[in-house]
Amino acid sequence: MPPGFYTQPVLDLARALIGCTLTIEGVGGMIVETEAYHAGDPASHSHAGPTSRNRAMWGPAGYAYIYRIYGIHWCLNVVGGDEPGAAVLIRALQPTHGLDRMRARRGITDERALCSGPGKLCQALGITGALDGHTLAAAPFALTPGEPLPTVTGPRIGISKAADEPWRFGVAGSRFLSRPFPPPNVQPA
DNA sequence: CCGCTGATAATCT
DNA sequence: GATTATCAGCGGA
Repeated sequence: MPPGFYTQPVLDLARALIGCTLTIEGVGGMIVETEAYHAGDPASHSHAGPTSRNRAMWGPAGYAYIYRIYGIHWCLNVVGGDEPGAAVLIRALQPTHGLDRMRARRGITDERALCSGPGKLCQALGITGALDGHTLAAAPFALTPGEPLPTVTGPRIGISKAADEPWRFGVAGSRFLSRPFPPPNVQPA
């Protein structure tokens, strides 16, 4: 990724990650949906300061913060932003690499459902807590830039605090989102 | 298409 | 002891 990419303000980073391609051991796709979280944000895991779980959020930008949610699923974040304790949740991918591998891990064949949610994409890519705190700049991860795309914004999903903040970003009109965005709010690339 | 519900356990208070 | 950045399956329109 370009110099300074991960240390731009976290809202800019969340939007900049849209269209980039993320793979793990060659399996993955184009990022089509993200959400931003930061230390001053009541909905963020980092809001109450460093803990054993959110340790990676206070570490260097460009690393992974991975946690388990509801005791069942894994969620992947890209640590970054211009101040400590911020990260971008990767919510959905458009599958492009290793479709067969994803189908085997997910136990389904529907391409649209392989990575259309934060827990789904971690299952499809084989992401677990073993990769928490790992850099995104080296194997098994690969994160590469993409073409700028028109984006949409809206409130984040599944939270109860700061629920009105429009800190969710997505590719306009994508069929691979975890859920549709409230219309109409397309923004140019 | 939409909304509801149970599963399931780490984390934090 | 309550909460949780979720998902699959179900039933109904």
